[in-house]
Amino acid sequence: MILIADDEERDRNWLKSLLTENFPDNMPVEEAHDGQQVVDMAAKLKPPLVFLDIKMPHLSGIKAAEQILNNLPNTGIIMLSNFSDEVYVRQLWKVVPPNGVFGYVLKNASNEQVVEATKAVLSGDCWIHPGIARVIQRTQNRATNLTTAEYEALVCIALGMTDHAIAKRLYLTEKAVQSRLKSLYAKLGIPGRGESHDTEFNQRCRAVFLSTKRGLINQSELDDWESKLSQETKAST
Amino acid sequence: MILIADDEERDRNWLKSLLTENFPDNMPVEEAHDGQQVVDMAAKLKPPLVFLDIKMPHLSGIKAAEQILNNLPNTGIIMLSNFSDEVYVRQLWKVVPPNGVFGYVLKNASNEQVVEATKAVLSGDCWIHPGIARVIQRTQNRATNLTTAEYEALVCIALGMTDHAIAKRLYLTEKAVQSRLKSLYAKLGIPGRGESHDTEFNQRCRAVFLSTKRGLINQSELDDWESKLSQETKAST
DNA sequence: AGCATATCCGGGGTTTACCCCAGCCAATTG
DNA sequence: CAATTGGCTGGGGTAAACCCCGGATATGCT
Repeated sequence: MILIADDEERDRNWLKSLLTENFPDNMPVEEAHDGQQVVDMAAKLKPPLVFLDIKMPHLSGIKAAEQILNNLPNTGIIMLSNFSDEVYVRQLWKVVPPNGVFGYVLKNASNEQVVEATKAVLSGDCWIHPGIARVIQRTQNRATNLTTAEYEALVCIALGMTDHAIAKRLYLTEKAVQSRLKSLYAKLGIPGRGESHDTEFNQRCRAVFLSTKRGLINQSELDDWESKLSQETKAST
Repeated sequence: MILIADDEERDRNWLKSLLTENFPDNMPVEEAHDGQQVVDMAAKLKPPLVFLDIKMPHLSGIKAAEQILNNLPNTGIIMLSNFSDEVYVRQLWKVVPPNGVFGYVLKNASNEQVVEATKAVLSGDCWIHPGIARVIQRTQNRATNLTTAEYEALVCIALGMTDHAIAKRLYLTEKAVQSRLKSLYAKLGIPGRGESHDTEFNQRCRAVFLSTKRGLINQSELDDWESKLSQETKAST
C-alpha cells in the first residue's frame, strides 16, 4: 500500500500510474488531496510509504510529515517539491528523526528517478535529488548557514517591517535586531556602505532579493508568516 | 497542425495527448522545447495555432510570441502559465496586436477548459482564464495600475539598489527617483510614517513584498533584470 | 483654451538604517 | 580550566530614506 498526497489532480494521476506500473506488489495506491486528509488516512491505513507534496492546502507537506512520523515513526516519507528551496530543507531537517527514512525529489524529476527513490526508501535508504545536494551542503556550512535568530530577522524584513517593529514583535532591543541583521548581511555576502566600488546596495532589500534567489525564503512561506503576524496584532488589541 | 512549446516533457505529453484526442482534424501536433526553437519552427510550418509556455530557456514565451506575430500576425497564440502573474499580463498586452487572437490558460486548468480555449482561439475568439480576469481588471484601473516609470523604480528597489544607484542607472536625479517611489508606495497602499497605528513598515521592503505577492514582479524576471544590469556595468568600465 | 495628469526638479526638514567600537553573559568545546 | 562562539547591550556617529512644499514642463482630453 502506498499513500500519495497532492492537491493537483494531474500530478496525482501521473504519480499513481507510475507507481502501479513499477510497483505492482505494493498496490493499492491511495490518494489524498490535502495535508489534513493525508494525516487522517495515514493514521488509519498505516502505509509503509507516503508521498507528500510540500505545497498543499490546510497543512503543508512538512507539517503533515511531522504528524505522521509522530504516530508512526517507521513510515517512509518521500517529499515532492517544485523547487529546491532551502527553507524546506531547513524545516525538514528538524522534522525527520535522526535515523528517519525519507526521500526528496523535485517535480521535474524523470520517471526513472522517482522509481529509484521509491525503491530506495522502501528498502530503508534515503534518496535525495541531486539538485538539492548543494543546498544541503550549504545548510551545514558554518559560514553560510543562517542561525534561527538571523532567519527570524530575515523573515521580518522580507515582510517589510522596520527595526522598531521587529524589536517589539520579537521582544528585543532595536540594537539586538540590528546586530542580527548585520551578521545576516555578512553571511549573505552583501558589501557594506564603503566597501562597494561599482554598485551601491540597500542592504535590507538586497538581503531579501538574495535570500529569495537562494530559496531561503519564498512567497508562500512569507504569506504564512504574515497571517500569523496579523492574528497576533489582532489578539493584542 | 498545432505547434506546442514547453520545456517540461511531462506537460508537453499531457497537452499533446489532450489535443490529439479532441482535435483530430488539426493533426499533427509538433513540439518545441525552448523559445528559440518554437520561433524557428513556426516560421517554417506556419501553424494556425501555437501553445507557448511562458517560462522557457533561451527565450520567454512572451518574446517568442512577439517574434512569431511579427512574421505571421494571424497566428493564434495560447499562453500557458503556472501563475497569474501580473508582470506577464502587462507584457502580453504590449505584444499582442490590437485585434490579435490569443488565449491565456493557467496550468492548473481542467482539460475541459483547455479544450474550450483551443476551440475559441481556432474560431477567432479570445479565451482568458477566469483566474486572471481580476488581474486584467487591475491593469486597467487607473488607481492601481503602475506606470512604466513606477515599474522601473520597483524593479530597481527589488534588486536592492539605493536611490543613488537607481538615479545613475536611469539617468535621473535622486529626487526624481524618490518621486517615483512615493507614487509607487501610494498605489500599493502602503501607509506613510505617521499614518500607521498598529504596524510600522519599511516602505521599500514592503513594496517589494506586496508587489511579489500580487505578481507584479517575480524572481525569474528579476534575475533577467539583474543580468542585464551587470552586463551594462561591465560594458561601462 | 482650460483642465487634469504624469513626470521631473528644487529647498529644507525628520527619522531610520547602518557604521565602528567595546563590553557582558551564556553555552559549548578542547 | 581557558578559549571560542553566538547573542544582547550600550554610546555616539554618518548617510540614506522618507516627508512636505512649491514650481516647471509636457502630454492629452474636453
